Amino acid sequence: MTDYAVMLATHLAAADGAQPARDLALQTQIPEPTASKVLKKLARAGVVISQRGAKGGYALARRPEQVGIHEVIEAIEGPIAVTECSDESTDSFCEYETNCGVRANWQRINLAVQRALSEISLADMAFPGAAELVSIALSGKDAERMRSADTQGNEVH
Amino acid sequence: MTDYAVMLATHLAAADGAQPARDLALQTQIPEPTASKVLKKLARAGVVISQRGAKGGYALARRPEQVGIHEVIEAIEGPIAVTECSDESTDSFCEYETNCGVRANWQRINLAVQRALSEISLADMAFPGAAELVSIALSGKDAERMRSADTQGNEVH
DNA sequence: TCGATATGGGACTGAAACGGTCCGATATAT
DNA sequence: ATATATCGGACCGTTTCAGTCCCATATCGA
Repeated sequence: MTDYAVMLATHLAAADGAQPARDLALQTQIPEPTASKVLKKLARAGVVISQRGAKGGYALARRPEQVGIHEVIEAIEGPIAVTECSDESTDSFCEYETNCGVRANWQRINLAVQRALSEISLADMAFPGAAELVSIALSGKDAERMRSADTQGNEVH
Repeated sequence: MTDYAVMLATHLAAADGAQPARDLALQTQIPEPTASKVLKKLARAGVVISQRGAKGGYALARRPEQVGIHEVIEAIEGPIAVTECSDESTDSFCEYETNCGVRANWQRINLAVQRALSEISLADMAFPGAAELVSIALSGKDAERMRSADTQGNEVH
């Protein structure tokens, strides 16, 4: 799952050199075959590089601060964009009724999510202490409470 | 699916008063029972209010600009947060190895996504013309190209 | 050169979730 | 009070997804 990918990538970011899939699986307590599968996808997406053979393993393709979280997520789930209404053929109903601009707005939603995700790199995940980022004090646990404060203008970045 | 919810909510935002599920289904070309199902979830989540009986139907619970997209999405998919590693029991491995702060960082990811989604209201979806929002010219179709431009500081909202 | 080790790709299985359909309960209008 | 039209929840087929296993390939060390 995507969670696994983030965990593995984070551990990989904290590690020095290449790490075998087995070690990473142990560290993250992820079932070994599943971890391997996830790492393969990450490798195919270019997030990590693989070294086959003895003393092989996986290593981050770039420096941790150069790898955005969205890359990890997209490596697993494919493109983050979820356009459904835009099919060039079924947009007929969009015209006669309140010419809903869902298509362009979906794009905007996806873009907003992508931008939010791009703000966070693997370095931020692996070394949270070095975060010069968000000033929002994540005091407790409920992110629900946060939702009521989203009208304020504090920016993430 | 979530797309349906967004469409229905958007059409509802553009409509005046309460709309029967059947009419909304016709307008959006969504199978009627499915549309009804989606509307039920939206009603339970408090996004829309339901009026039973003859001449009943669904209406937006608040004004379109007061309803964030994330509410619609969460109404269908449940909480947007996806914390998996935080189980109070399995966080042992997080300590001995590079005390990974995945938990807090996942919260930050979720928060970032929520904030990004909160920036967009149903009013923005229903009346895209009134958008004083993004200056990004969504020229074509590929949101892929956009990803390379996310380092710029232009804000959504 | 040979063997040990570790990734890569694919096929297979089981389960959870999704889309979709149905009928019962309830409220409104006549 | 009755009829009508709606919401509400339970049910089912299908599909996707997480997870597992096997074999081919590539590299390092003896």
